[in-house]
Amino acid sequence: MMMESTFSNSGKTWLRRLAAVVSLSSGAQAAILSSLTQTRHFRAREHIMRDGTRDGSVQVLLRGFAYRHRYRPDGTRQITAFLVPGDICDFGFLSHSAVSQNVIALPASSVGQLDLSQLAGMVEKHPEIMTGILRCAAIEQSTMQELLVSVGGRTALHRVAHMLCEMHYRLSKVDLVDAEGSFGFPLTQSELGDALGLSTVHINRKIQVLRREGLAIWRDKTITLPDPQALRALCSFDPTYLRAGVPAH
Amino acid sequence: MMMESTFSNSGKTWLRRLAAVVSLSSGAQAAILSSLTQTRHFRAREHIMRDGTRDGSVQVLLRGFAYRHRYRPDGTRQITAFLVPGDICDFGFLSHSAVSQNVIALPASSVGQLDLSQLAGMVEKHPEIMTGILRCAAIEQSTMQELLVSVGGRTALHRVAHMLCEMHYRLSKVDLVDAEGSFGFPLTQSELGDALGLSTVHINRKIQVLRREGLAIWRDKTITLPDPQALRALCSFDPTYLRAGVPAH
DNA sequence: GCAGGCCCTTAACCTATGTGAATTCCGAAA
DNA sequence: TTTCGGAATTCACATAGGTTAAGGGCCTGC
Repeated sequence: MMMESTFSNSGKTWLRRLAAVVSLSSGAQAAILSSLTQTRHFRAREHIMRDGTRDGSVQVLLRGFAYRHRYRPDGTRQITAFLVPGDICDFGFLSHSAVSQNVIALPASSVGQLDLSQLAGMVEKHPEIMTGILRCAAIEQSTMQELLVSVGGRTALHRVAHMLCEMHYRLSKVDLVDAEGSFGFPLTQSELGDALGLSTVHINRKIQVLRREGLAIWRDKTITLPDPQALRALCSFDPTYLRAGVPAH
Repeated sequence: MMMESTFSNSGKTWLRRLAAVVSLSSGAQAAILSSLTQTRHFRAREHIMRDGTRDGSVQVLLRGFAYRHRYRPDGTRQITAFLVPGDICDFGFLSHSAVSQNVIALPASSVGQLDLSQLAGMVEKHPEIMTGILRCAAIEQSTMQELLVSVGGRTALHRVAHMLCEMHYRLSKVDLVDAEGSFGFPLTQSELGDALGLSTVHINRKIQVLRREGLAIWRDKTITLPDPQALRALCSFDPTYLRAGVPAH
């Protein structure tokens, strides 16, 4: 993990996220833009955050891709969330409690950092910022709930399709989906299985089905959805849960 | 649903919960005790909160038992959380966003209510109260994660056992487990299945196993764990996740 | 250029869990 | 007391998905 103090303009990534969930005064926008004074860089598969650590700052994923997971006593694990640029790595700072999960960078990733004292100052001047952060937390929660809904009762095919739709949706919101409907998806099939509660082999089987149907192509860490609407229809994907009741504005 | 304005002393239930996660000044304690000015009563199976509603107040379950759930497009549903006295019904108020799930009372239940403006006043005078609420939210999140861990990869027997251990633990913290290790558990086997991602029939099979092994007896809406330690050992139950990194104090 | 290792893919086989349906149990309503 | 309906239980059977194993592609280090 490397560290730098560049005054990067990557604050834009976070600003875009917050602006999407709450109205921000221009002062608040400026504060957010210049808030992530430190940036940490992680190599592929490196821990961004470790179970049991106390989280003394806000960490925002700026570039790359990451996931959270928790181990089972038998050594297997459950991935509980995927993080895309703009996402906060862990909300433990809200309650000054320890993080109870691991956060892992998937490809090389960058994480912006913000001290809690700094945050307190920003929030005092611009209370909307806290509302935005809390809304991000609510969306996170809602996303995890939907994963539970998937794992608890959708068929394997629907689980996979639903997750692809979700990633497509989330990544499109941060301009990471190109015109052909392709986006980088640096996961391994086994990792996707760890998220969806399916074995690697079975993930593969269902990916083949989607490929044969012309609904999804996964090659070279890249996924292409030739017909997103058809894929959404297949699994009844409804992105409402990703907005968590936050009105458009 | 009935309503009253009694100045009930049920604030104690909430105080106990908050005191368990954060240090409270005596002023804060007094404020909490007298905060839940309105109490609503629900009959069995009545909605406490409905999907899509905007949540204009804090709702604390004071008596009874409840659960949250979300429907699947095919009409089945996933129960995402069980609520015991002291739990906040929905944390949507934190971000002024709509609740995205249904909350249902199981047996007759009482819910204390607190306006957001009131809350704001309390928090301004006693900021620990907000910390406590946020810690409750973190514990909730952690509990849901653990459910995902169960559903995503534990065997049916372990899922059932783990949930019984969790309820035993949580209910014991609010003095709802008696000396013999019995506690009220007003669920139907089918409802437990909706939470654990298992069919009614299979829940029943595993309950039989636990009964035969002398690890759990479920009769008349009451569960008895004759040997909680043995049950915990069976499923490697570790209540750490229910404390969400909050240090004992 | 070669060896090792990870990942994807496929196949054969197995089992945990679902489904459908019948039976019993039990509490609440009449 | 009788009736009724939901819940628990049990059985027979069906299947989605897991497991194990093997081969191939590809990258990386040597």
